[in-house]
Amino acid sequence: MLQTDQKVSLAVSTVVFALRPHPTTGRMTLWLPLVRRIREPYEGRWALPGGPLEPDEDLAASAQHTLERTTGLTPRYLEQLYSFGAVDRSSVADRDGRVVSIVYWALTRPEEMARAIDGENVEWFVADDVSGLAFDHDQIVRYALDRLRAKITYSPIAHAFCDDEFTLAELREVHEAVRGCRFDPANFRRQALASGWFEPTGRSVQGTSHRPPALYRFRPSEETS
Amino acid sequence: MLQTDQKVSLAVSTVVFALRPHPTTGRMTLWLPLVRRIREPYEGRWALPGGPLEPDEDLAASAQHTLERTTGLTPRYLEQLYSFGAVDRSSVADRDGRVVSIVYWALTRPEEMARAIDGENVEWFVADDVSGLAFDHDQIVRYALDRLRAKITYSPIAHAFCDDEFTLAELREVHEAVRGCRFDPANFRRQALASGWFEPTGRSVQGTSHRPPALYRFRPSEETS
DNA sequence: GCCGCTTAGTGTTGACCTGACCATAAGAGG
DNA sequence: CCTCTTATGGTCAGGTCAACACTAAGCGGC
Repeated sequence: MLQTDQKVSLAVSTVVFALRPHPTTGRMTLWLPLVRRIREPYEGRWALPGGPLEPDEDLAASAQHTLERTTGLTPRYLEQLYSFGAVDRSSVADRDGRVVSIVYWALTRPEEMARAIDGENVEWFVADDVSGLAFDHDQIVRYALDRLRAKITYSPIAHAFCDDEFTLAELREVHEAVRGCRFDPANFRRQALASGWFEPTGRSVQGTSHRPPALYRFRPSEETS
Repeated sequence: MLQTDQKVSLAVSTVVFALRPHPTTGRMTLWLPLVRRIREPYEGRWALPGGPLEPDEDLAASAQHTLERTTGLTPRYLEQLYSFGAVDRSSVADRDGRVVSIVYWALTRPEEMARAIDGENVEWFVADDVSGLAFDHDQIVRYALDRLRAKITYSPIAHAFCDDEFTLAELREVHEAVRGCRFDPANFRRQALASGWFEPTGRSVQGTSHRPPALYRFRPSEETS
């Protein structure tokens, strides 16, 4: 247990969002998975899934692998959120050394939620209601929510919550759940199509008790990276 | 030189922007300061100012102090940019251990440029022309430029390049330099004032050979953080 | 088959924003 | 007084957006 000088150590954590109906209101809402801490500091509290950065893994790969290992999730969208490194963030007075966290945020489809429940130590919570988390994770969740709500307005990420083919009504429901307000179906459709991010598949949904909605898919951008 | 296991170490670097006339065209352009590396890897190459994260400093404070120490600069605006941590970013085959950099970006006024030139090992370069930097710093500079050019369109950061009191023509010149295009003075004025970010000081500039322009100041936002 | 219900999708309209451009204001210098 | 310069205000055509009326196309009941 050779301890060098008070070195800073690096962890990678991820805020994963999925959409599910709210337990009381029934309206679509953002949920996120948390894992229970099984050691000090903050033993027994809920925290974001994460772990130390492995020396041979890139940052995003580390987020992905840690997430897979601790929650079983493999999200469709993953992006760096922010790095948190306040001196006292691990706990006000601790001698475990200082931890800097590079935090990612991710989006996943609701099917993943079922697969992810891993017994006692992983649980999903309504994103807007979480509080009392370990470390500064309350603040991180808030920050991730703000980023998601901002980014959905100018980028096509909403489709990461949907299946490969989706109706515009489904896409609109994602926006409504994330932004917390309703959108006019007609206007939403116009803007979604005008953005050029989506294209019709030619298929449509059968068996509805009304006019069958057309199916769309995300159109990968033309960028030649 | 007791080397523990292949631990990852943490550095903080900063991309600092200032505006100065372009050496050949004379048009206002973005510049940034670089420091020459005085050890391997990349000895002799230019690199972003930065240094290891001190265990008792917050991330932003570390950026600020390292910047002050290496270049003498104390920017007016400082914000986290991104964290870079590819496994091979230090150099493809090195045994100095892996370095993860948390990079900040900063804006400063042109007066600072004069104060900052520190002899041989600090020099300012035209931001769009830098290349051949150490590590992945070319890519980081590009990323910072993109962020600056995006953010200036929806936030009042342009004022960080100006004095405390400035004319709308000066503010417009900042936008033109950063975005690389011209703006109609009348339209720019309307939008700047409609944004609510700026307010007239009541004073104006005397001694111009034309109608004296009014002076404005940045109006700190009402947010009760 | 016809009616009523539901959601899909189209059209219209007025408020607002934007960019291009014209006009006037207010200084300096001849 | 005339000219030149930039500041600042006005106008107008085109585009975007939200509200809302309307048509399309499925279902089930009768």
